[in-house]
Amino acid sequence: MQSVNLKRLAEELHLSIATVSRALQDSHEVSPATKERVRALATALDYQPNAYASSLRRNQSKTIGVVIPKVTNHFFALAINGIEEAARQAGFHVLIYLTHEEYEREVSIIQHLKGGRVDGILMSVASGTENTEHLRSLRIPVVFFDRICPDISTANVTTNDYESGYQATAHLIEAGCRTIAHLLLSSSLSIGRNRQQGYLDALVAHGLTPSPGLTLPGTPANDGPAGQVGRIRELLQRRPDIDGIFASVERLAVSAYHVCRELGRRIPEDVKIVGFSNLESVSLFDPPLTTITQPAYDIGREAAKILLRAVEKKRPILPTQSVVLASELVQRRSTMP
Amino acid sequence: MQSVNLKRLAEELHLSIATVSRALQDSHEVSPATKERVRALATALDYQPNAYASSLRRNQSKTIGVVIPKVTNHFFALAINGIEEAARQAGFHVLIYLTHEEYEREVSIIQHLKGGRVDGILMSVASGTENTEHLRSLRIPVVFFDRICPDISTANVTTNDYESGYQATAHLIEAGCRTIAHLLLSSSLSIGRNRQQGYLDALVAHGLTPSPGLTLPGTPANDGPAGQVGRIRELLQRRPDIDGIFASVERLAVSAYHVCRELGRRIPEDVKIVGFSNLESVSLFDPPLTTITQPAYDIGREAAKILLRAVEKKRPILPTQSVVLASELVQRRSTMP
DNA sequence: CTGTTAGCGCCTTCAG
DNA sequence: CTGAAGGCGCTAACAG
Repeated sequence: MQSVNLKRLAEELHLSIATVSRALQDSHEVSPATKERVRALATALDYQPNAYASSLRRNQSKTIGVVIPKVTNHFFALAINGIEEAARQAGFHVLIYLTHEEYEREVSIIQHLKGGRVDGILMSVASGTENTEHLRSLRIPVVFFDRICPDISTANVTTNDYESGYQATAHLIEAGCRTIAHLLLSSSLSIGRNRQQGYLDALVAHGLTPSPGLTLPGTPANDGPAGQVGRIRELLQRRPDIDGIFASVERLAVSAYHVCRELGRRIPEDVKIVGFSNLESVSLFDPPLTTITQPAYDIGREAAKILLRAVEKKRPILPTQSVVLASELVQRRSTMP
Repeated sequence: MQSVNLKRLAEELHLSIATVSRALQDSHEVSPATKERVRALATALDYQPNAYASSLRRNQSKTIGVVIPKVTNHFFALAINGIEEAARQAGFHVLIYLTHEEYEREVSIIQHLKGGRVDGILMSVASGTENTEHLRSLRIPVVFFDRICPDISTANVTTNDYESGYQATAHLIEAGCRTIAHLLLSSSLSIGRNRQQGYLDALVAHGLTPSPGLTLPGTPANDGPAGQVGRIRELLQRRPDIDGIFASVERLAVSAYHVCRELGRRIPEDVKIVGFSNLESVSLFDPPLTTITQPAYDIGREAAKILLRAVEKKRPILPTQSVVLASELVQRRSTMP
């Protein structure tokens, strides 16, 4: 090994390793003159402390793990952006893991993470996750964002899913819709359940009767876009009276939009659609949908901040630190020719 | 520390640490019976080897670093997806760093990475990067993807930028355009230069004269979307004879599309647009643009594979391993009403 | 203010 | 086949 380490610096400076180490950490028990000498040589030799040695010694890695279903989803991409920003400011590093919505991968990832590679975990659970045993035995802090895990007592950062579902549905009713479908991502996810409840309550509050047949339940694991589109088409053909659609997920909103057009139903004249969306291009696309935009960047940043605070102070996370950030309902008109 | 480590296992089994270590690595110099006993207890106690200790000892971290400008860009999101897949298959972990197109951040990130935290680096340089000194002194393998760094002799994974630029321009000329603008991301990036050259050569080959005024040079660092739109508007107003636009970047293609509509120019009747795109939703959006789609996932995966091969064999990377993957030109018709 | 010492948890010779 | 010993690079006591 010819890399520069403390030993090398110490030898060249005729100092002890300990003194060099302290000088580089700006300890107050090293003379300014020595500090200067050490720093000068360190920069001259382009010294970089070995991260693994100090992690091993200090028993903390200055690294957090981010476990999400996928990164090719603008919500998660924005969230990572916020996470990375908060981590960088705190001098932390970010390891990324994708579950692809598969329970097995999630378990295996969490298992790996128990090796002390990270000081804390930020997570959005996979849609296939029902059993939470793998998360229970974690000895490092976890913060859930967006898709939380109600079984685990920790901080969560979410959007106002219930209220958004209610708002979206009320919006459709007030726009004159009477038969409103709900396209759900997954009924096992917290966000799905909450949005569904908001949808149901809004119907009842406005004197409409919820019908189970109008809620398209979540996709079975990795059904794929084709399957989703097929099921939406089937629903719209079975219920030609549908005049409003609340889509819990962006992809479903856009799919519904295309299926409607394919079936010759005009939007928004025949069918009105409200959907969640974080895709930047929707504002460019400008489809005649009303969108609910989640503050994805802030969710990521806030979740990271909470986690980092806990990690730095080596304190467990209080469930009371949970934060709910509000989504924004934006009504769009098509500006298409 | 009450965590389970080799010492703990050794004590409970009345074996030495060395034997336990060997057993867990399936060494052929441990009796099958002992191996079984060790493995049983290891799984019973949920033993996970400390990643930092073994990294320190083995002098490799089983981690690669990914340094990219941003993650909120479908191209990079897809690339990360491919990278993560290749890394996972090889048992590697993925650290992510975002430069936000800023040179200073890129330097600081690379500096951090010299601490041995990663075994190799995958990188797409920031648009602001001109000086490559920080990359020169790296002692670990690097593979560039998409936005390469010609000064550094290593493997690169790119798309056929020159050919794409040529093809796109030729496509417009063959569709009848005579005054074709080129909206460039950055003339200091390899991809920008190559696409620009393809654009110029296609014009000349078809008997048209390139005019410097028709190429909108790259944005000054972080100009922001507003500035971009303003400069596109200014260009289109100054040159009302423009009847074709080749956009080097997706965002610019969509911006151009909207500016044209704002100025009352019909697409594709008055102005035809060809643009790079990896945004999934463009296929949903279905705008009347012709798009060039890059195999982003494959680029990421291929780059990661090359890097991992070098890292695992502890061999330097041969520049000859570079790979060029082909983009696909897809012509779209608007299906809007 | 500086040096000596003792590990963090793991792997790898070298002995038996 | 198994055990003992040393050290990866760094930090944190404890001495002087």
